[in-house]
Amino acid sequence: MSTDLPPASGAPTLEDVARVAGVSRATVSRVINGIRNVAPEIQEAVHRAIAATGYVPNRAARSLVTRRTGSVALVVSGAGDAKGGEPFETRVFADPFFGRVAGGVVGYLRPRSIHPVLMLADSAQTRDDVVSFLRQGSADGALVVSTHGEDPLPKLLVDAGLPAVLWARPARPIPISYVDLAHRAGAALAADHLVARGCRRVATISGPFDVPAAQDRLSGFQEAMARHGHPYVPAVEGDFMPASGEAGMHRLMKEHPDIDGVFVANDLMAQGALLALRDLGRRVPEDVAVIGFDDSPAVACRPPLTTVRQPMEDMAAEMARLLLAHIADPNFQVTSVIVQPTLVVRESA
Amino acid sequence: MSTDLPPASGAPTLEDVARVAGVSRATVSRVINGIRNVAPEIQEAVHRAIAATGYVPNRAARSLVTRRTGSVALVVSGAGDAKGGEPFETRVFADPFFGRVAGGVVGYLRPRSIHPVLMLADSAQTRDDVVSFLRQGSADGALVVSTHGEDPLPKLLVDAGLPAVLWARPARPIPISYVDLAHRAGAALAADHLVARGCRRVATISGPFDVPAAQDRLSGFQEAMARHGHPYVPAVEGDFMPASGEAGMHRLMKEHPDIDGVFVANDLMAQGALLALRDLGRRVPEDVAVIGFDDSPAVACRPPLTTVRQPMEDMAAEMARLLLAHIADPNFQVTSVIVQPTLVVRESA
DNA sequence: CATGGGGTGGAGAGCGCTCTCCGATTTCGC
DNA sequence: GCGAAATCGGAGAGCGCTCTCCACCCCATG
Repeated sequence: MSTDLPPASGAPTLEDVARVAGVSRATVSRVINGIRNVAPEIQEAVHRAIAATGYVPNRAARSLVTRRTGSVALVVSGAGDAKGGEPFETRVFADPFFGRVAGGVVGYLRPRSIHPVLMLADSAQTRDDVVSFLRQGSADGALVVSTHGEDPLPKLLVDAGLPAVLWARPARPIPISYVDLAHRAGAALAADHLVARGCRRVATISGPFDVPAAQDRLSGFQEAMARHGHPYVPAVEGDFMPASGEAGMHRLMKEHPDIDGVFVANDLMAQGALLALRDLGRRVPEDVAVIGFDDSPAVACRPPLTTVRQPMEDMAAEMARLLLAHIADPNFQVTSVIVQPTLVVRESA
Repeated sequence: MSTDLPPASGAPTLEDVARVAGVSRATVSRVINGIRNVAPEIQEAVHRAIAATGYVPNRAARSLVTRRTGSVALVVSGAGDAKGGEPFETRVFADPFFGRVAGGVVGYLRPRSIHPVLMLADSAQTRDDVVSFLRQGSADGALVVSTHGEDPLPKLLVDAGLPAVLWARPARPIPISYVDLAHRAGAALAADHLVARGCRRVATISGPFDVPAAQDRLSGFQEAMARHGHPYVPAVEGDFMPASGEAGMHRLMKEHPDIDGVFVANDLMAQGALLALRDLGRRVPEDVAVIGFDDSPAVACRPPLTTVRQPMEDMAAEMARLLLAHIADPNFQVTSVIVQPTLVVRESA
């Protein structure tokens, strides 16, 4: 075998490998894709030829016929024209939340040789870009993380019949799979803990009201406190950023100086709240107990933060799993997975 | 015109559009790609046909003939078998550093309709995967961020003749374009500021010695201090994580209780150092002045951190720009861009 | 000894697009 | 008014791969 000339020019193709191995293109394709039986000695010869030529299959050509690309879009969708001066991409990636989701997705996809393509959708134009991207066959499906509940992208995807999985339940029900946390249960965990440790005057700093998760954490907390006999819980709205937690805490303490416990809707704001309490000379947890939400490893607090743990990496991996299922089987049942949070007790409460 | 049948089945193809518009495939291709002159009324007809059919060009087919994909790999390369228990993807994405780089890259690429594909290379296997990915024609080039100076990936890329641009100068010189910061100059800025504000006993917490940038910041700082008449600067090594900054600060203060100024090699560690100083009852900046490095917006400190600003987003955008240049012109000159840092004076020094 | 069937490899038809010729039509120069 | 140049659309050859036939060989069976 291996009679003749190495690849003519440019990258070696299947044809080249076939020639070197002394077999046909089809046979080489068979051994590469492991379909049907090929005599062992021929397989051997083909493998040698592949090694000899340094052959790598061309993705575009394969993709053209299989109608699969081996990549999925990882899209962060939100409003670009927000108040802040920073461009959307800067805000998105600065958020540890995104990092954890990306990490979870990559952790699941990587062993399966699927690659995520990063996309941002913050305007009608860019949302259409995402849809086009998928319709072009540039990716097999989309993993969508929306920063706001009213995001129109999920519906566009559903209408176009494209495989997609969402992070979190959409504001209005549409037939699409998603993975979400039991936010109310998490908030209740915090309420129970605060009450159990003896807090009598409890308040909360919530996330933006237009984010369903924030609403759920707020109302879940209020309901749980009501069950404990505290029908009124002072609440201020934050934006999930540290500065808003700080400002919110100041406002709360000014209006209700006797507060002895606070549930903050995420760790970033809790960090800000801690700073505010320190400035006000309140000890944590002796004077005021603080519970955060998320359990972000990146957020270092003083004292270490008691928080409701959201297993983001696992949830992200679950999204990826669902998406691959939808891609593999177009009739795969629309599914929603709700993950249960746990309370991580450290020192702040 | 528009005589007949809409697209046969499945997604409409060029052929379908051509039929509806009453022209040939080639003509439709021409108007889509804007090559050569096509009579205005025909262009008009083609556009109507495209709208009517809902045509979207197939990426794979186009890519097969143009040998371009319109995407680039964004690879984070480092050692997977590090001490820590966390998987590589978790550590990478938790780091605000990565987020800023990704933001800068996306900000530049997005308006140009190029999409970044996220890849992690933390073992020989995964490094080969990156090379294969590019050789397959799955991406037109690579943007590589290495967490360690001795990363073998850049050389693999160069040897394979693949377009690539690095974040930071490689440990040993290889012919590849990169974007880096003038670390020594940045460290000198910190030294000058510390001396100018009257610090007499200055120390530093450096990054890991196997990261060239950390070395440069350390030696740059030491040299600048020497110029100011302080030949000896106590130094401890950290790992760029907050906990190591905290531990390092404790060690420094124990061994040299009279320290009145510290230069910390990144903001995350500076945050830890600030915590340690507070625990030790030292006021910042009155007792000890602290200067960080990076100017990470995500790192909220008390007091606000004086730091050496590294314009990561701009640097990342520059990487992307260089990469596109290399892709467009294979003979594009290997280039290194060195960006000058600035000192951002806030309250900690 | 003829017939049938399972296992194996080859031939060849596309997948949807780009792009190079080429031919047809119009316009211009002398 | 005629040939040449300029303009513009079509035909068709691939790009590199997968996959469906189909031909073939070998062995078991009646």
